[in-house]
Amino acid sequence: MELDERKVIILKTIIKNYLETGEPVGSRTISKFSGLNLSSATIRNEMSDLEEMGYIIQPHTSAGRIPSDKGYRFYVDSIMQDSDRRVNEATELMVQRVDKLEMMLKQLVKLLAVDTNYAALISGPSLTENKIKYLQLSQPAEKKLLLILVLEGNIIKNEVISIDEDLDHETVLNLTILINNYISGLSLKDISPKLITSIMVQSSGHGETIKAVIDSVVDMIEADVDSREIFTSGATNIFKYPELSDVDKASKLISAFEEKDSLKELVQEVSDLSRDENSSGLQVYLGGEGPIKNMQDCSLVTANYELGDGLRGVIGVIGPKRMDYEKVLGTMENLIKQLDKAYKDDKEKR
Amino acid sequence: MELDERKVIILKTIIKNYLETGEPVGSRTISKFSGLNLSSATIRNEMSDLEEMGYIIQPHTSAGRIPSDKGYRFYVDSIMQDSDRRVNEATELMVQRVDKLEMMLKQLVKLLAVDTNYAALISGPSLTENKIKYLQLSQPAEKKLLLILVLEGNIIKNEVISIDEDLDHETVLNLTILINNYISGLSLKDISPKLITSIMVQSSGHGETIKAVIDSVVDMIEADVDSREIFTSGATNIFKYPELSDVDKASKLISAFEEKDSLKELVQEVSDLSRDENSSGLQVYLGGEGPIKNMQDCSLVTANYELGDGLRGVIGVIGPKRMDYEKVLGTMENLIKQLDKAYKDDKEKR
DNA sequence: GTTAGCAATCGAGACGTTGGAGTGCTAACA
DNA sequence: TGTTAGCACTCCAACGTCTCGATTGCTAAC
Repeated sequence: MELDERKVIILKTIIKNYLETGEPVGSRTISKFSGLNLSSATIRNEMSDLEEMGYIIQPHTSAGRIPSDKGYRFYVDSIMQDSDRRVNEATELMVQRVDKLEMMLKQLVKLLAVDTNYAALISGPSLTENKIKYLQLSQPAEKKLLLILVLEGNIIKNEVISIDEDLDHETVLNLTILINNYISGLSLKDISPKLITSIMVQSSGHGETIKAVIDSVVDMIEADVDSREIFTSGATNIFKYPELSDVDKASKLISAFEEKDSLKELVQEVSDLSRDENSSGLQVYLGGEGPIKNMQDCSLVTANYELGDGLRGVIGVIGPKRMDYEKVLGTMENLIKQLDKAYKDDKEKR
Repeated sequence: MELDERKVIILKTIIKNYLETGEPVGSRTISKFSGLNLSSATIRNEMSDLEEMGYIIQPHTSAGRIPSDKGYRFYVDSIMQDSDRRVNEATELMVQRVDKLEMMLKQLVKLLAVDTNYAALISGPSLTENKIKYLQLSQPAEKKLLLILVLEGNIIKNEVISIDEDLDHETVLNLTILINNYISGLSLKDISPKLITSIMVQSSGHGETIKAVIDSVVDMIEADVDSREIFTSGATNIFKYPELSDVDKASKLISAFEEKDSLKELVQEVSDLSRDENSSGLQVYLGGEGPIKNMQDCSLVTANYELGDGLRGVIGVIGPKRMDYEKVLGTMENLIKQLDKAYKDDKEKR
């Protein structure tokens, strides 16, 4: 059997209606709202076909139809192709650069949650490809060394490490200069064991300390890959959707949002998947697919953001499978665009 | 009427039983479990008295009794006086110093949540009374200044600020030395406008920059007072208790745990209240009282922790009003003691 | 002061009934 | 051949009724 134009209209009407109401849709409803001038009986025949083809499901004999996963997928793909996604002008997002990155991410994710009424998450940018600007050392206590690492984009990381020797002020300064001579301008992949050895050679006896410092630098950058900070907002929005409000599902979802570990995996998986993807980077994962295989009734919409300077991260919305994909996709696209713009403007201004 | 010994036993038995089961307790249950050899009829008479005195309540005519707020308060106060609170040796808490403060706090709060089966929170230590070790300045970009503030206890804060002039490397160094000469060893309250002026005078033309830097230092320390970081764990534990699991209450509580703003207020209020309190600092707030006036069915147990070096913060557990106070109080006391010990040992070792 | 016994009360859960929404099928119609 | 009206059938959700068990307060006896 073939999915002709009329069937497509009916299918889309069913899904749209279901997304709005959350209730199974009957033939009379379609007959009234599809715009096709057909009686409910005719619609029934078509629906029967659509069911046979696997796009819709009947929860029980005397109920209307709801979309199957295949139906959802069809719907989502079809709106992803509509490039004229209505960009929500009304909710003009107030994206403005905030100096503190953390603040900015928190603000963004809150915005997204409030705007969509779903749960939102954002990952801190990945630093692996980011270049080191410089490193500063100082000694806050005996046998301790404080490392301040400044990366491109003015990302700052710090860590206190323990070392085996006591250094005087001047030695610390010299070591700082030595190390910076080698590593500033490099990114993670440029720091090879060979490089480390050649710095150590020049360290006039402080080899162990140098090694500890560089290892720690690598750690700080690397740690950010698998422990990238994740900010969330609006987890309690899921209570607005009855199909997720039962204790079991809600509890799972919310603890995922509290203990961010599983979200980290999710972000990791998403950024792996979307590495070589379409331009906008927008992706929709339906419950059970890929990164959210253990959240049967949820969907995840993700996008990649970029804050000038090559700082890239992932932003996402989790909601019920019957979420308003059009709105979410529109909002996210808008957000990404405005972020991009804000950072471009900023760059030109500088 | 007077609260004689027998009434006390009966009251405590009622409350203990209710804490365990969450169901109203009837006279027969008490007759069996109180250890007093009395028939249910006698108990009924006593219960009638206790109700008249306001310690217990009857939800409806044909149900057992549940504790009133007055009853809870009596019970909690009485176990707070029992100094022989069973210290839960079995769950020997694995408190060990972790270098990174943040990690350590996260670990602690998780421990507490898992151990008690309630929702737990911990505030980062307050820095207002903490002394400044030193300040480091550097220039990550034109007209930007990176401030690294190292406080007693090796707490590190950083911030990038914008300034109006371009400085060369040497000037930055000189300013750093100048500022440190004045402020290292001081705590927040020692930084007066007068002090700032006298530094500015010596700054040979960089007065504005100095002012911006010091303001920012004050900000960094102060920001920590009202935006002290708060870590939480086990928010979803509340789903284990039916009286909090309805959508409304759960949603309120969980969003408080997600958007930490209201928790910050709570911590603030608790540390104000407990400033001049008994030694252990353990406090129990029943739903509706003080800091949790808008959480009718919850209770909050708090304590003050100290990590050597005068870093003080608040740790707390939120659960249903019918929480196992004995266990929670025991666990928290134990935790505080072990923290104390771990840091003392560490200090001696140094 | 304590206890046994009894009627009264009330909520939780089981059960049955009803009504509405929806379907599939058939037969008639264009 | 595609569309439509009509009808019997199905099923869930909502509602009301009923019963059962837990518990109480009261009274009278110990």
